[in-house]
Amino acid sequence: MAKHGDTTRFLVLGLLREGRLSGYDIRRLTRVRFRLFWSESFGQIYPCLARLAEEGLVRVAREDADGRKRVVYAITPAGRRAFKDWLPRPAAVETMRYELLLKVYFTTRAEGAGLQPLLEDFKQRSVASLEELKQFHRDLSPLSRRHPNHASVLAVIRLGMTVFKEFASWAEETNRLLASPAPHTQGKD
Amino acid sequence: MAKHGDTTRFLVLGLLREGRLSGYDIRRLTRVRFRLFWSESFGQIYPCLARLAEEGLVRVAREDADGRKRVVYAITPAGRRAFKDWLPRPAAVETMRYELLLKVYFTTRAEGAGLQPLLEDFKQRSVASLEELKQFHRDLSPLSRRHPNHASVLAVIRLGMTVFKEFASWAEETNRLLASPAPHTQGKD
DNA sequence: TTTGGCATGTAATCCGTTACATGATTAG
DNA sequence: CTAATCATGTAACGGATTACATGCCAAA
Repeated sequence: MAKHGDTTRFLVLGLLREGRLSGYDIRRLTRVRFRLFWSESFGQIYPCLARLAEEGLVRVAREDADGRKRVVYAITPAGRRAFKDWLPRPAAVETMRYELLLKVYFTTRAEGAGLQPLLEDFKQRSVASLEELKQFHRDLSPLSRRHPNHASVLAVIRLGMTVFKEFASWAEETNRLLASPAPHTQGKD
Repeated sequence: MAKHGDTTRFLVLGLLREGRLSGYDIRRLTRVRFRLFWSESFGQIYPCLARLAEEGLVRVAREDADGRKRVVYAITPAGRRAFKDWLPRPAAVETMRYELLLKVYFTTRAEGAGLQPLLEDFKQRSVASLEELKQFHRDLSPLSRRHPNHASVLAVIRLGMTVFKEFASWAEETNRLLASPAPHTQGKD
């Protein structure tokens, strides 16, 4: 089966396919573009880049630009081949861990008030993510229509926007629901 | 900060709040009710139950019912208190790992055909999950309106249905998009 | 001048799945 | 009879976050 672990490698290769990047860049891009459905920490990215370099799938393209400590990587032809190989292979099983939704699930009417700050926070973060994606969408739409993956990038961004919008309005609705007074559930829980 | 690891404990306590269950039951329920946003494997559930029992938050309620090897747990008053404590605490950071979306993001027009089986599969699994949730929703709506967390359970189920519906229609759309012939991207990638 | 962001990297620890081991029951 | 499902549990491995260590640069 397709293992999760390899994905980091291909995320890195995929981003490098479009241009040279440092480990820091990769992390930053991941945060914005993939925030809904993927995350990587430095603890994965730097070792991963080192391994890819060993294997000849990437190479160091530049170091210490303008005195600033900075290591920029480029993908190699072997790296492009490996990436193309990976693309059509079956994807790893999806996972999602939204503790908030568990909490909501378990909340009784009597306990509803305690959840409201969490829902409010969730809503705000969803809206913020939505705004970020909208901005990215705007930046991207006019430019780079020639980019060979332009259409599919937009497709993914749109899905992200849809989901965050649903999250936000769900959080608001649910908050109203929990705010409404418990009908005859006084005392007992 | 709220650690992810503790969540399993509270998932277990939360389910036991509604009735006595075995480790196997807990896993099965998790699969259906939380499939969108949480998952637990046996490797977590059984050790977790053992630890909770040590700490006095649950207790073994029954063993070897009808000769079948079966250990059923019940929540203790201390367990209920611990759970109530956890509920309003800030939720752990959300994570999601959808490798397929990464793949789509990186797919160029020339590579689109290779992704179509994966998208088709994704769509089918989304529809299947949607159907499962619909069934659960139907089972739940008439019954147990007295359950103290009836409303919030339905809220979570509804969100799940919305998301899976969006996934399914997105997969279909995107498949059409990738199917449309690449305009002037012959050869090169 | 000191805070915050840029930047790279390692180590410890924890999380979580997978595979394994074992065995009973039930439906075809 | 045999395959699937019910059922409990452990061990090993690998994955991923967090914290730590280090230091530069820019702006307030």
